[in-house]
Amino acid sequence: MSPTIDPTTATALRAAVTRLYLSLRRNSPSSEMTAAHSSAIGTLTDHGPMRMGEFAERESIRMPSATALIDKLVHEGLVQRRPDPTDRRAVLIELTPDGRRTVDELRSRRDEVLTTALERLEPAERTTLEAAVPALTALLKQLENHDE
Amino acid sequence: MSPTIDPTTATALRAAVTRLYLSLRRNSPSSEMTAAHSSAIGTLTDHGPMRMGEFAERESIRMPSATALIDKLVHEGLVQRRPDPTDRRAVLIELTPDGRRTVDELRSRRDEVLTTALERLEPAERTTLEAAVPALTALLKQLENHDE
DNA sequence: TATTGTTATACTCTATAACTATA
DNA sequence: TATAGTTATAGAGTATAACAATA
Repeated sequence: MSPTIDPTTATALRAAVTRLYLSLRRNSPSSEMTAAHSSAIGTLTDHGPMRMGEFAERESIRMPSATALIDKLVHEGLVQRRPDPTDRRAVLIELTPDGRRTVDELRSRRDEVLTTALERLEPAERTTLEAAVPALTALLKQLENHDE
Repeated sequence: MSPTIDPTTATALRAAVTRLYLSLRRNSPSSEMTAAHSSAIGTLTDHGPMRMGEFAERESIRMPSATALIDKLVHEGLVQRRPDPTDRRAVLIELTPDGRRTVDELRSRRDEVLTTALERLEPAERTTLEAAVPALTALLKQLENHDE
């Protein structure tokens, strides 16, 4: 009844997650959109208008990198800056309607690939995966506590 | 009994895998080693001496990028080139003893973080995750068939 | 001719350091 | 002074195009 983990589980789980992630990225027809760009507009979708500093932190990049990245997205018409009414040093960045549309398309295309793959599994495997999602989320939470 | 998938499963699974992967990367003390470098020596460990072209394909990069990457690892003493005895145009690349040692250290440190996180889960969650590994692998296989 | 690998060059994403404007 | 953001500049990792050596 010890909490000891078979090290093989950690190794196998890491390998599976890593390869799944890379494969999902490869299979995501996010053509005409780099990884940094699609991650950025995804973050802006999920966490609403935010300041440049918060955006940089969420994307795990530095402010100058964030400025440059946002500049490009603004140039593509997907993102807009506006002044923060509470602090004239700051800017708020947010998606344009075009940006929102792009995120929606991107996500539905990605999930399509994954849904097709899920449909090709054995029913028992699908059930196992559905059951695993909360456990994966719990594991993630443990890892992120360790971040701090 | 239809094979229809709740689209929420695909979305939730993708989110979980993506965030887990990113978190694992952040928590991997692969300091003094870039992601490209550690991936490269991992591939060389798992699939033995190989030609430059095979290496490029496994890493999903082009040959000139592979040449540059291997050049750096050779310079760091982790990898060595030798002529392919069966084809004088080709080279075989392989880990040096130093490279093998580096991979071993890297992997054990990475798994340490994940093992600790797993130990902090509820026993039922751990069991669920252990059970999910084969299903994740099966899912990966489906995705990779779709690659072709 | 076709294939394996390298060299030359350029683009994207990231960083640190120095600067501007505002708090 | 301290903070929010930008500009200047550099390094890592990738690509395409053109080349050399060998099959």
